[in-house]
Amino acid sequence: MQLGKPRAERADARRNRLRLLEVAREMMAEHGTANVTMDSLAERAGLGKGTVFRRFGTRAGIFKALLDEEAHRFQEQVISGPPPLGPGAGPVERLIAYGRVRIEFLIANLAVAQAAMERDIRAPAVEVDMTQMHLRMLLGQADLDVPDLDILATQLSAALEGPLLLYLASAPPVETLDAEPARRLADGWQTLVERLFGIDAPRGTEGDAPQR
Amino acid sequence: MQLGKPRAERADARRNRLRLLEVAREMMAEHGTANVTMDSLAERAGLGKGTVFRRFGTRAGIFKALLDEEAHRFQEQVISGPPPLGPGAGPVERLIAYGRVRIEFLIANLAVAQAAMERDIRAPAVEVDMTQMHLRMLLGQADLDVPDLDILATQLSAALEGPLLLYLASAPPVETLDAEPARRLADGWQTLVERLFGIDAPRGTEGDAPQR
DNA sequence: AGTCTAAACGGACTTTACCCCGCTTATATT
DNA sequence: AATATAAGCGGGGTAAAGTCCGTTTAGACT
Repeated sequence: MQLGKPRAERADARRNRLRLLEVAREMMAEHGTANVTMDSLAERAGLGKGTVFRRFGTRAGIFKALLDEEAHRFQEQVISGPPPLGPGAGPVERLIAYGRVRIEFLIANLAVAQAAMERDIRAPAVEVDMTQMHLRMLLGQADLDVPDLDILATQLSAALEGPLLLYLASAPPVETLDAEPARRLADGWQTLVERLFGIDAPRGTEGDAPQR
Repeated sequence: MQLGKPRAERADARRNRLRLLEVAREMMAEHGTANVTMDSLAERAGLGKGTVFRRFGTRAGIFKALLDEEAHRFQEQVISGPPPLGPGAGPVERLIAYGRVRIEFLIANLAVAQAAMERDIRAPAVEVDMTQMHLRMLLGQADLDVPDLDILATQLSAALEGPLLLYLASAPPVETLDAEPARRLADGWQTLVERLFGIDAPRGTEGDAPQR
């Protein structure tokens, strides 16, 4: 079948892509995601509108790209960082850790994450795939007596990301978010996972939760 | 603080609202949700575009309204129908039943549900409130040793609705969906809830699931 | 029946994402 | 260096959502 190599990104293309991301960040910093329109972005970057679309395909694509840059660091931690997030800890512990950090990450980048979903819900959206695959892997490692692990992974990833991206992100186009809902969500996630695995609330004795 | 009654809907307003919904249904039946544009809808209904927006506020609003009509029947079943969906059964049983029926409902109306979310994620979306509140209530009735029931309800409703509305609804703007994912999702939901409540899989004896 | 007013109506206007396609250019090959 | 060509570029064009505001009308009250 042999499909030839993707023929590396051309130098000008790369330059423009980076410039556009840079300018997008600037514009966001100034007036939030809302005012980053394709026209204004192109103009301010000194490029044609067509170029913007060629580079990112869609408006949401820009924010996805922005998010990916961040997500990449995070992903490295997960793959080869120290436990409990990285390998080394038990799967349940890693599940919990993953969720907590992911929630933190999403909250820190809420505006971008929202913008990355806006319009066309469909499409893998915000790195959901990554979460789903990782959960699936950890669920496989923990030996859980559940018939359909794929579905469970899907449901859990929805439980993890959904509240932030959908429910919690209501009303005004959120730009920032304080720490309390973050803690509630993270604790909720932990409880959910623990109960799923039949761990009955390590409450009281353990000095488990000053958590910050 | 007496805020006067909302001053019932005017006759012409009601007539036009119903007509628009009717026409929208027709157009959907012919070419799917995609071709229901505000302009064409208005024109075909013989009304001005302004009227359409006045009645529904936004494109998604039309589909929400369409969904509500259906959801209303469903809601009645939940509130005063026979168990296990309606009152009379235990809370865990009702949780499971609710999820199963809700999944069925969403799959049956997937295209509309998707359209009801498209653009501006924010806003309570697709009757999520109803699901969330109902789950919250049932969780309260089951005495579950969990600190934050609100969060749990949110997470569960995401786990219930999310997969359908987001992940599963990928690729081509879905118009219909076959029965298999429905069963997997429903079974997955049941398993999830059972494990949450520490019920260890009523497998084997019960004629519950030839599972394919 | 006549009057009044909040509500509804209509459609031109604005904004924005996204498409198209002729022109330009980086880069591999000779 | 010259050439070929796939990739990139630009910006005018289209479609669709959503806004505005002057005009019309239902229906309450007299």
